[in-house]
Amino acid sequence: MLHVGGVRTALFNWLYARKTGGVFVLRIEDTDLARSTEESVEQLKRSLRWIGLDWDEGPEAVGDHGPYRQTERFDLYREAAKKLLDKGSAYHDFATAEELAALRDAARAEGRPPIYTGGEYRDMDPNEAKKRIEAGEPYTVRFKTPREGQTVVEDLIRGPVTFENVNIEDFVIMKSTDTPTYNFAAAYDDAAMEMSHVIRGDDHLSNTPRQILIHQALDYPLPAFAHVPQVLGSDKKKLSKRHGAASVEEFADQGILPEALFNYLALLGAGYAPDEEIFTPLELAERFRIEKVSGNPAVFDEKKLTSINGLYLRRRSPEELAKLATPMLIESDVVSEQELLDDAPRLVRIMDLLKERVSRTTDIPDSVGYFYGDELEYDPEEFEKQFGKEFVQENFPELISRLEALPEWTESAVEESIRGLSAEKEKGAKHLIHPLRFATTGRTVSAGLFETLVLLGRGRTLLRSERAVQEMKRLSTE
RNA sequence: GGCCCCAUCGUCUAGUGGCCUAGGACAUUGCCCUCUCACGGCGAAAACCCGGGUUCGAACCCCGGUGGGGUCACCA
Repeated sequence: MLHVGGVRTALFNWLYARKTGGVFVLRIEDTDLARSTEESVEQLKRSLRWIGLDWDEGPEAVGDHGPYRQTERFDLYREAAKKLLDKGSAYHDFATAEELAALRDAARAEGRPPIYTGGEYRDMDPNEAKKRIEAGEPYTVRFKTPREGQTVVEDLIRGPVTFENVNIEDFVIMKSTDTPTYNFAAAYDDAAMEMSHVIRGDDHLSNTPRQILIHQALDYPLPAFAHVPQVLGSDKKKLSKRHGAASVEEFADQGILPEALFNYLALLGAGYAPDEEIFTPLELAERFRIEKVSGNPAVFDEKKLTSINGLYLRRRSPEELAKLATPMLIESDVVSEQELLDDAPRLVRIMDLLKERVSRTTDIPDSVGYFYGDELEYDPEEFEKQFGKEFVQENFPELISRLEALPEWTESAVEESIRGLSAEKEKGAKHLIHPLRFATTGRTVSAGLFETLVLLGRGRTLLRSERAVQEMKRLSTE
């Protein structure tokens, strides 16, 4: 599942690559065999494509730096680890998990930070280590972190961030399974894949000095780093499922358009001048400035997303919207596929009328519903409110017969008829419009009534109105 | 708790020492448009976390506090 924080980071990478004419590389970091699955990789790619982030190099796009899956690069990491071992920049560690845990607990109990420095193994005679390995003793390979000095991350967003080396433990680079840890594989690949820029979430900031140390020990050039802040929920905690939709797929399911999510996410914390905010991806890329990205975590505002989504919905042509709506309408059972097929242009006109009124595609079935089907359910309470009035009871039947007698069924004809009658009765037109709306749509809010009636068609209008009259009569005799 | 990051309206932000009486957008709200609801238009309310410096002058620079976040794995 691709988390919004994750997409935003990917998006910043994409924007930066497009802005600078660089290459956007998708690398699958799947060194944890237990966790990554084929399905999760597919899902990730699907999400990226959905929102419009195309990668120049990576799985299915090939390139000169492959393979792009870390599980296919294990030999490379082993070789690099050996190099480090030979140089004396790394060592074999035979401490067991239990021993390490005990050390950590002891340190915590004494209030010291639990920083492992290798104990007896850090400077063990390589021959002794070799003997132990040959005897079948399990081990990990750890990096020999310098005990003094500092490592500085030159962050494009935050400036220099200094870490004291004494605060960095001798971290594992090769697990006892002879596979690399994330920090090691990432650092190695950044060099091997000639990455010029590493733009990632700021939860990685504390990993970066370790990766820099690896680069230095391997004599590799350093990429430029930029750590973008997290995306938080409304309670200022890291965004998660508790906050509603958190993955790209969930947003799609909740009626969000990919271009709207793209636009919103790009705006979130990217430091764009706020004169305008609706931009195409390429316009966004052109204006993107990595050093303007805000250093403070941004709260995800679903309301604003919805608002931007509405803007994008209104920009889509009625034809596109009709196409979008079709499967939703069929699925939610408001209309049969056959009926839609029989009169496709009608749906286009309906969408044109309704698009100002929806802000998520999931709103569509509900607001389109009354245009199809014959029967309507009236809410009894609301019905009484609309049809309990004397004026309505006296004049509604007359209104229906005038509509029935209309020579043509157009907006202006319908409007004239309604306004004409109310003028004769010296009453505001709304006293007829509201009950007629309720009778024909079953609701108190809809698009403009005249357009609505024309699209509804004379047949449905009359049928429903007459039913309302019957209800009305029953009401008055009770 | 150690280390690290961050701090302008409720939210996203503009602001880079005088243009700030702090601007925009979403949300809230008043009015207009109007057959309802939206859309649209015009308004309103709403913020520089606190305390010290530096300076003729600080939202902008420095220090401290407070607050929020991240991270402390043979996970990425």
